[in-house]
Amino acid sequence: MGDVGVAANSGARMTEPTTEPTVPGAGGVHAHSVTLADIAQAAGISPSSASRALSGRGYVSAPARARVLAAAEQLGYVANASARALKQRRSLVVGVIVSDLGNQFYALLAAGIEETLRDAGYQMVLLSDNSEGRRELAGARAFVAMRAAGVIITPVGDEAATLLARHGIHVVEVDRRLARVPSDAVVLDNERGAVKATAHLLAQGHRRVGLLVANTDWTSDAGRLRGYRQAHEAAHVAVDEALIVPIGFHAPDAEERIAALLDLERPTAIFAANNQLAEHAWHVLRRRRLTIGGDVSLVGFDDVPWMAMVDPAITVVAQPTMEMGRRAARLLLRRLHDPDCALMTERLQPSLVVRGSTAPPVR
Amino acid sequence: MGDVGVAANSGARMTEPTTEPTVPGAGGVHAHSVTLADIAQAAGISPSSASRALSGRGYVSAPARARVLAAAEQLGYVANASARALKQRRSLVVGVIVSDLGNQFYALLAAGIEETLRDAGYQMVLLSDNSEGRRELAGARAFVAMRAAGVIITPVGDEAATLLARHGIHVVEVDRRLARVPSDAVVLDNERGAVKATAHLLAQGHRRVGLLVANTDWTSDAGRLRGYRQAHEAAHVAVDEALIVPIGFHAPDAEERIAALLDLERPTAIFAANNQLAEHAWHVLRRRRLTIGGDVSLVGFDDVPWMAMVDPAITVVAQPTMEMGRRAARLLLRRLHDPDCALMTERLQPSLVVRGSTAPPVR
DNA sequence: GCCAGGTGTGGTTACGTTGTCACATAAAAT
DNA sequence: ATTTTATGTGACAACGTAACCACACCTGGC
Repeated sequence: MGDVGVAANSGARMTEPTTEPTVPGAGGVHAHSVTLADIAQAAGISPSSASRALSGRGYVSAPARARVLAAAEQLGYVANASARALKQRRSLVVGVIVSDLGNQFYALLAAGIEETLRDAGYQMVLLSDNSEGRRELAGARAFVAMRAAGVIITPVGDEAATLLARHGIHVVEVDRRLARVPSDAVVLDNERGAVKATAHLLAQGHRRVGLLVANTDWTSDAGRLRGYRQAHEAAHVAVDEALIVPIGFHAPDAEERIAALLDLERPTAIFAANNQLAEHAWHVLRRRRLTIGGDVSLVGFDDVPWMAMVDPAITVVAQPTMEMGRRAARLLLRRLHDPDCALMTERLQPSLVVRGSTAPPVR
Repeated sequence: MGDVGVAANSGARMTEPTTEPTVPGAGGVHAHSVTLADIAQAAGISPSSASRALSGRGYVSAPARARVLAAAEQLGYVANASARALKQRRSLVVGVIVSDLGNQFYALLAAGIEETLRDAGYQMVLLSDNSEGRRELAGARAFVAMRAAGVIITPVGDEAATLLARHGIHVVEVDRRLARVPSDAVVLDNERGAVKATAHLLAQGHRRVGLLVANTDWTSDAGRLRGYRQAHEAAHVAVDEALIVPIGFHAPDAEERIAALLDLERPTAIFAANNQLAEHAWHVLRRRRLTIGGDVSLVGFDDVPWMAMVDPAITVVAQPTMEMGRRAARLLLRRLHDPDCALMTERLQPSLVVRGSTAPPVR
């Protein structure tokens, strides 16, 4: 608190003597952690009975239970989860792998999952795989090692799910489906979302709509591409393939590719099929001093806060991100409760939020 | 993949028969998971030797080791982390508790922590406590149960750290310090950041600078408040206490309180001491049709993407959020490696990013 | 009076792993 | 030839918990 000593430049570190008080009350640090046998002894009863008293399974007399609970409280007993998991052959941890925790989409997904799991008494072990199959697989292996009750994943490849399935660990896929083994899933109706966005632009009179889409083989991006085509077909507008720009995850040349689209293909509107690409497109348009919703209309996918705050605000296909996380967790909990229940895929509907970034093309 | 059946309204779910192929290759699901004894038997050797072969500790002949590795590969053996943790009395999980995973600040913190821990072979168990001491304590208890190697926490109260310390679990605090037990920490020089922001406004001629600050007893907010006062003192400007508005975390009336500040106290500038409050302030100013950087200047704390994208862009005290997460993890790893090393507090320096939202007051 | 069934208790075992120890054998030094 | 040292190996115990079993004591019903 009363610390001064302003450190040097940015990121400077400093050591502090920290003469803080040692732990108050309580009788110091335990050499060995308190075990069931300890409280059994303190309560004058066998470990077996103490176990029953604490778990509530089996018979224990009221006074004995009271003594055990008192002793546990007194000694600060907390059951060893490793021992319990080993003995019961089941753990209360659920593994979660997302692509990029720094992206708000995945962070919200994780938040929804965590909230639901916590309420059900499970813990979330969270990994971020940076969309690398190698890391995803390493994560899956770690979850096998900890005999996770289940795993929720925004998949990058199919090996992780296969590995997990082989070890009898239930998998729920979110946002996209890649597994080649049976698994539950929560996805968005991407095709429908893309239809809404594209049809909206076509209805406004746009005839050259650029599509920025991730260059993955994921069902999410494939669906958005399908929707883009489908809307064109429905409107009897031919798709110029040159307007479709696949851009890799974290591609360094993303903005150049977008600039090239503007230079060479002159779209009057752009549909950016994820929040990253929308951000890139926005920056490129700004830098070019092209008016958004004037020179070029822009539609994003996945409503993140800045889209409603910029001027003009961005028309967007909104998805219930956190709810998708919650549902994925619920789907997993359901399967843990009844391993043989029918496989289920929840497909949520996105909604088009029309804002100022879309308007009929200028002539 | 080839799924149709567009569901009803938003959030409709549907069941799918899912006639996907069963797990390819591999010989079906194991009834019981493969154990060390299994591969020892397959390799024609004792479990003891198999353990040595896999761990690399102790003597094993080259051919024996090869047989063991082959058998492990063949049977898909993955060591049971619970059993290992139980025997070795140490686990490779690190508990992390943040206030709100939905807030980009905490998400980035978690991302930095996870990245560093993963590279060091540890797993992150992540909890979001919604700034509730009760949940924080419950989380700490869970981490004690799993005998976590350490815990990194953006603290809400001091009980969690005390509990963890009592069980010999190392704690690293991030963003703010609340623990009453010795612990390492990574914090920002909040006072300095607030001085920079406030001095910037005062230098532009503002004399009535409103301060929006969280109403916590956290060192982070206290530091920002101190910096606000200190800058005034240095500029020989008296602080009007009515301009200081403490607003609770997730307070429903946040925007009304801000509106009241504008109505009653007429500040010419506002310093919003966290990203949430900056967002609220921005919305209120917009709704009032007050020009930002004209009628009212605005400075935020914690640079999140929208601040650079709105027009005018928001002047902000930027902090190296992800780096703070990385450093916290490194601090913990350092202590795990050497439990007796000196306590350390890293204090990082924020930087003022001047943008269009601040300008001299109109006369 | 007996047996049936509910109630209460503690001993024993097993979960899967690793560390310790005892014991071999082979190679090198006395 | 005998001690030392290095190399291999497997039996055994233990980590902390919970399931299972055996046993004891009650109560009430015939």
